[in-house]
Amino acid sequence: MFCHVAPRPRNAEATRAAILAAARERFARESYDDVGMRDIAGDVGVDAALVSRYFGSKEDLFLKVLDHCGDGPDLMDGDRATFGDRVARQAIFGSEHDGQLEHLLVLLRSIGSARASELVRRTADESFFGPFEDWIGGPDAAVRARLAAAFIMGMEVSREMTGGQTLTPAQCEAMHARMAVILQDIIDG
Amino acid sequence: MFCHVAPRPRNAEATRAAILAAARERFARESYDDVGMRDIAGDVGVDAALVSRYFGSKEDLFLKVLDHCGDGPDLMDGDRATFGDRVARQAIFGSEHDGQLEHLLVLLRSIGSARASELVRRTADESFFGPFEDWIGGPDAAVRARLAAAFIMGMEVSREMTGGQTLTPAQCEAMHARMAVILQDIIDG
DNA sequence: GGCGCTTGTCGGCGGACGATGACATAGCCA
DNA sequence: TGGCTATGTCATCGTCCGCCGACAAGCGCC
Repeated sequence: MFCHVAPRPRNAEATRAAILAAARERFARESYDDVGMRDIAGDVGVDAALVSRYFGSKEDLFLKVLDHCGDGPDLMDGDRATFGDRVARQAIFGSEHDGQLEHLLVLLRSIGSARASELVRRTADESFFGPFEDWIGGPDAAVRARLAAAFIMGMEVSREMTGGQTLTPAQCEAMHARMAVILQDIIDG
Repeated sequence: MFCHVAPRPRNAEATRAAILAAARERFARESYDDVGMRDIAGDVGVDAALVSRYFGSKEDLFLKVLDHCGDGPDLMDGDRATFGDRVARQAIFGSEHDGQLEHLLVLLRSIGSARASELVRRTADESFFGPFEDWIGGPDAAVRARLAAAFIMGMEVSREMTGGQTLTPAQCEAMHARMAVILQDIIDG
C-alpha cells in the first residue's frame, strides 16, 4: 500500500486561492489567536512557510480575508420582507456550512485578539457596515445597521457561550419568533 | 533618591484577593489568551509564580473569576422600569470603570479562546443566565434573558469593532433611544 | 539533455507563554 | 535572640508560535 496523497499540482494561483479560502474558513470558526499558520497550511496540504511567503505575515493574510469575505452568500441576499425570520433562524440555529453570516463571524471572532481587532477596526466600516447601511436605507440607516448587526452578533455569541443550546426546541422557536420581529422592525425603520 | 515602591505587606489573603480583582479586571477588558499571568501579577506588584501558586493554573484562576464576578455592581441593580435606558447607555457609550456590565464582558471576551469558551460554557448558565432569568421573570423568561443578553453583548462587540464610535453623537443618541425601547420591551415581555 | 525560474519543503531561530522547584526573606513565637 | 513557617522571588524548563533563509523538486526553453 503506497500511502500517497494526491500531490497538489504546481499552480501558484490555485494554491494561493486555496490558502485564502482555508484561512477564511478558519478565521470564521476560531479566533485570530487560535488559528495558526500551520493549521491553515495543513488544511490546504502545504507547508506553513508557503503561507508566509504568499501573504507576507499573518496580519496581511487576515486583512486579505477581510477584503475577500464579501464573496459568497451573505445576509443581504434574499427577500427583504423575510429578513428578520431568515437571519434570526441562522443566528439562533446556526448555519452549518452555508456561511451567509460568515462575514460577520470573521469580524466577531476578532474581538479578543488585540491585534486582530485593531485590523478589523480599520476595515469593518467599509467592508461591512457601509454596504449594510446602503442596503437598509431610510432614515437613521447607519444606526439601524449597527443595531441589527449587534443583535445578530450577540446572538451568535450567546449561542456559542451556552454551547449549542441549553434551551428546549420550543424555547428556541419562541426566541426565533421574537428575534425575527425585532430584527424586521429594525430593518423596516 | 531611593526609588522604593511601598512593599506589599506580607498578607496572603489580601494578596490573593488583589490578584483575583486584577484578574477580573483584565479578563473583562482583554481576551483570555491576551491576558498573561505576568500581566496580572504585574498589576498587583507580585511575581507571576505567585499567581500560579495561589490559583493553580490559569484556567483555575479564570474559573475563580467567573465564580466571583457576581460581586460588585451588575446590570440587575437599579430600577426595573429604566432598565432599557440604563443598560443601553452603558452598552453604547461604555461604562468606563464602573463595571455594571463587567460580568457580561468577561463572558464576552472568552469567545475566541477555545479553552476559555469551554470553561464558560460550563458556568455561564448558573452564574449569569440563571439569576438573570429569575430577575426577569414572567413567561419565556429564559428566552427573554437570552435575547436581552445577546443584544447587550452584541452592542459591546459592535462598539469595540468600530473602535469607540464612528457615529456622530446625535446618531449615538438615536441608537440609544431605539435600543432602550427594544431592551425594555424584551424585559417587560 | 542541461539550464533556470517557479513552486514548495525543511530545519531552525528568537520570543512569548504557563508552569515548576529551589531559594530568599519577613514576621511571629519561644 | 534565634529559629521556623508562611510568603514571595528567581531562574529555568518545555512548548508553541510566527517567521526566515537555505535547500529540493517540478517544468518550460534553448
